[in-house]
Amino acid sequence: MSVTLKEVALAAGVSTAAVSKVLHGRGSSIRVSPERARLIRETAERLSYYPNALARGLRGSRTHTVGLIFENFGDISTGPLYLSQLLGGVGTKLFPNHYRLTILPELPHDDVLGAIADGQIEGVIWCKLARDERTQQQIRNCPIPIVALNAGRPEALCGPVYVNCDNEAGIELAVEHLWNLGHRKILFVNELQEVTTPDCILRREAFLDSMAKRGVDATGDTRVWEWNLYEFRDMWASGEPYTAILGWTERAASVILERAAEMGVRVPEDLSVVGFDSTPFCESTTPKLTAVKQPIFDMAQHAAGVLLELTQGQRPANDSVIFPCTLDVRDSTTIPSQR
Amino acid sequence: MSVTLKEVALAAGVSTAAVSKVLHGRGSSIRVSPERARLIRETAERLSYYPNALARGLRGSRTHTVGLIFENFGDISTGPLYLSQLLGGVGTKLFPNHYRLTILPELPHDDVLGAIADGQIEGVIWCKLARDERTQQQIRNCPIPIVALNAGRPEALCGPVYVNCDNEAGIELAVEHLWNLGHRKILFVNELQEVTTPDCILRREAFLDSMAKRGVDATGDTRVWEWNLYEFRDMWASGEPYTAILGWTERAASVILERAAEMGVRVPEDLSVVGFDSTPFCESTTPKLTAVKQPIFDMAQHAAGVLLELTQGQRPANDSVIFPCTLDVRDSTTIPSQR
DNA sequence: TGCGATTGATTAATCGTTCAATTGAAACGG
DNA sequence: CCGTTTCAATTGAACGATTAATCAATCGCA
Repeated sequence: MSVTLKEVALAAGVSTAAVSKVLHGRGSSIRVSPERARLIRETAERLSYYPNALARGLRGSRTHTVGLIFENFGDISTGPLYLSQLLGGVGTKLFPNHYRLTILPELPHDDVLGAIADGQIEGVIWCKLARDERTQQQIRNCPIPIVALNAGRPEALCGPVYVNCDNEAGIELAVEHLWNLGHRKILFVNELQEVTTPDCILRREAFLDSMAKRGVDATGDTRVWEWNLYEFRDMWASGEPYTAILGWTERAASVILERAAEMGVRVPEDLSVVGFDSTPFCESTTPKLTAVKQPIFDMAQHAAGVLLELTQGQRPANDSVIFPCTLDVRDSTTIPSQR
Repeated sequence: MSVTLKEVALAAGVSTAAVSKVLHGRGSSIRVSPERARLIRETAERLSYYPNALARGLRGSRTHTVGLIFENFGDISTGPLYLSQLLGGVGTKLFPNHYRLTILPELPHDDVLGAIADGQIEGVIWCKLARDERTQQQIRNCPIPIVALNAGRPEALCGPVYVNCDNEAGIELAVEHLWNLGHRKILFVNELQEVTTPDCILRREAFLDSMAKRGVDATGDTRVWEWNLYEFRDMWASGEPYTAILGWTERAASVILERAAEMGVRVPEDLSVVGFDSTPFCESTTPKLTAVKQPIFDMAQHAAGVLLELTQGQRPANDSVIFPCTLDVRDSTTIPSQR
């Protein structure tokens, strides 16, 4: 089907080694006469020869590809802007360096290493990398470098390079904002189902710490939320005097806005709401959502840069990096009122 | 570094052929006794062996990877929601079939074929595929199937399968909407610089046709817009009696909104604005943007499905598919007023 | 018993490159 | 004139898998 090196060599009447050297040889050891080199180049052009990356990769050179693991990739609810900013950041680093990005399909946990270690990718950016023992096991056996993005606190284990935002400081900003407005009874809303995503665990703990710092034991004030109207209605109807809700993502917070609207609960008059990961989407909610902002574009760009260094065999200058968060105050928060 | 088939064979005391057959053999020709098979499987597990995809691909089996060409990938201004919906659609088709998606870096036009034909990908989804002679040449030489997405009208050439929305009908919807409101002098805004993107050309022509159908020669009423304030100011100040602007993308229209705001031009009172490609972003502009909607998620999903069929060597049931458009009327259009 | 068919397993060629080792010839120095 | 160096070019062994071809042993059956 495709034209091979051998065919070019045959057509030009030279050895395959000569063709290989001329077309891809490292500068130093080119032992081919100029006229021969020209002939080879012309023949390759004429036959429209393109080198087979699989063969080159197999022989030991690079594949110029890095992988991306991103759970629930197709699920727009993850936050489409989060994803495109992440991809944009990764891309601006990879593409100018002639690297491609492969998005790995979601796999049963046992098969992940098989997909990573199959020789196709030189390294992997692993988003929301879990901390369970089985995953840790796989990471230890992984033959290529891993950069963990948005995967909790770095010091919990050695191995991958971690890139994240300062979740604790971000949550503290949100709590401080609410506290200063006068809120004392605040509900923290986790992800759906079990709480297993590292950043969700981290933000939850940070919330408890921030409240404890202010003398409040908020242990009972976190919820695994099922995103349905009944949960919200029960919570609201039970008369628990929450005046503010802090969602672990922008999406979590925006669903709360929807539920509140359905229940006729006014935001921010009756209830203040804060999200995490401020994107332009927060501008389009009603009311506009106050949210913590993490610099995901920069984080992703940095992660890609570190990964490239690692694939070159360099130890990166600084191991793991934590980016600062800021708070974008919009219209979903105000001083609490008595119900 | 990684464990190879050979090492597994050695450790188990069998031939490499036996290992290969047991671990990956097609159901029919497995000629290995059960106890041996078990031994082999156990050994592979114990040594944590993972097959090398490069070697397998080289030998002739599939790479289970398809490529995506998307110009200006890192440029968020392309419309981040357009991109994530596209990726979501492609992903939902590919991933359940255990295919991966590789995003190819932007390349000088001459090198594109080299990247496509290097054996790493089985097929490619080429967004905004250009129609110039050089690109056509490359396509003819391409050894793997191509599906063109958002790349103009199918019948212009044979070869790739085309997936697109009905640009003409979409533009007609927009023009009809404006016309019915009473607008007669409408400006169409193309992309930056030269007009080369196939869909932009198509939409421009559709605009001229829709106007001509209503007895208006709009030949002079299209602009290559440089997105700067001066252009808009000049247009506005020159007293050209445009009462409505139709942008070739959602982004083009939203920039017009920004310029209008900077100039103190009121939308929609002084000027009606319509965009193409209605996304949730259109909800966050001020005022909310009226726009034509193309079902990009479905289009992308279909494109991926067709590509998978093509890589299996099947001729897809229907060659090229055109998806219908709808119009999302929001707050940026109203009846024209006299200035 | 003898012969073909079947089963279980191995050998070796192959995919398209790269590159260390090798060859052959020309140039050079004494 | 011969041994050594330099240069140009080739040979052939990997890389890690797949698989057609081959082989040896066993089985079935007339």
